[in-house]
Amino acid sequence: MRNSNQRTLILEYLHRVKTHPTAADVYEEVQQLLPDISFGTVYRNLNRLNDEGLIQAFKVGRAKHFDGNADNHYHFLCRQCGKVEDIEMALVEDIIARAEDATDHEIDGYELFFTGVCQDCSQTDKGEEDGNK
Amino acid sequence: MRNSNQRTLILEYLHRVKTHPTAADVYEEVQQLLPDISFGTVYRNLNRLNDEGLIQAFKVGRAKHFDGNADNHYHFLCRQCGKVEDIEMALVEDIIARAEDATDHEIDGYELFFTGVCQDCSQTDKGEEDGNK
DNA sequence: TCTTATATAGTAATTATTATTATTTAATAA
DNA sequence: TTATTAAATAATAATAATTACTATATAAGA
Repeated sequence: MRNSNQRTLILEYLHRVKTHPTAADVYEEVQQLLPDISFGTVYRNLNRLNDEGLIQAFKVGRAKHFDGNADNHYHFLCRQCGKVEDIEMALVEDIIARAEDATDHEIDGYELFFTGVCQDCSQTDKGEEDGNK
Repeated sequence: MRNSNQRTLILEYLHRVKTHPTAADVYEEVQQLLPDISFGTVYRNLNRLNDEGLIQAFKVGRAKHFDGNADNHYHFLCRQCGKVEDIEMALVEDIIARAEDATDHEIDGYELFFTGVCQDCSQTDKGEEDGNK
């Protein structure tokens, strides 16, 4: 993998933020620094970085989201607003070993996604209910 | 939700198979029984059934896949051939409670996806290595 | 500095999914 | 059993996300 300014800026952006941007988000942001970067370049690099294990990717709703933190960690998805957040909790012990015991496949990773309603959304809901009283 | 022959056949198909078909797979299959069902109907019903909690849905690669088993269970995705399989193992205990302790959000579900190389693919790989000796 | 394989910008094409609309149908009540 | 009507359908158009293509530019080693 040869270096390019484009790829460097994309990776730096992902390292800088704690959100989980889509390709469109990354494009929009990096475009500020490099006005004539193209969408294809963003996609190509995101996929490349993911293949090389330097970042993570996952699908939510329609679009793929990217995470600059390549270490295994868990995510939370708000069913209401669609927001994705990291969950800072201890990894479940031995979970890969347990799964391997249950199958004949070679398992080397996993992805854990929690779903629910985030605090912002549940507060908004409460506020609206009160307002209707 | 009103009954329709289309929806019944879609749900029956999902209950019949242990695979995790995409909307296109479902369309192809149900079309055998109901030649002029339309793609839109398949999508609408799959999303509807998912909203009602009668089936599950998840994204893999580009497409959404559907699972006629609505009970929580874990999946395995082969990185090589893309196959998705159920993993029959005990659910991790208290995992939602543990996640809730780590955040301020209301968590009510989760999705656990294991990744690796399935037995078929790893055997094929081995076979090719031997052949190259 | 020269060479060359790799990356890029710009654009077109593809794929999965959703929206629209006129028509049909399931389920309820007369 | 038939009439009514809200919901579902087929057919089609539209959209959104992603990938493919190609001529040009560039990083990195000889």
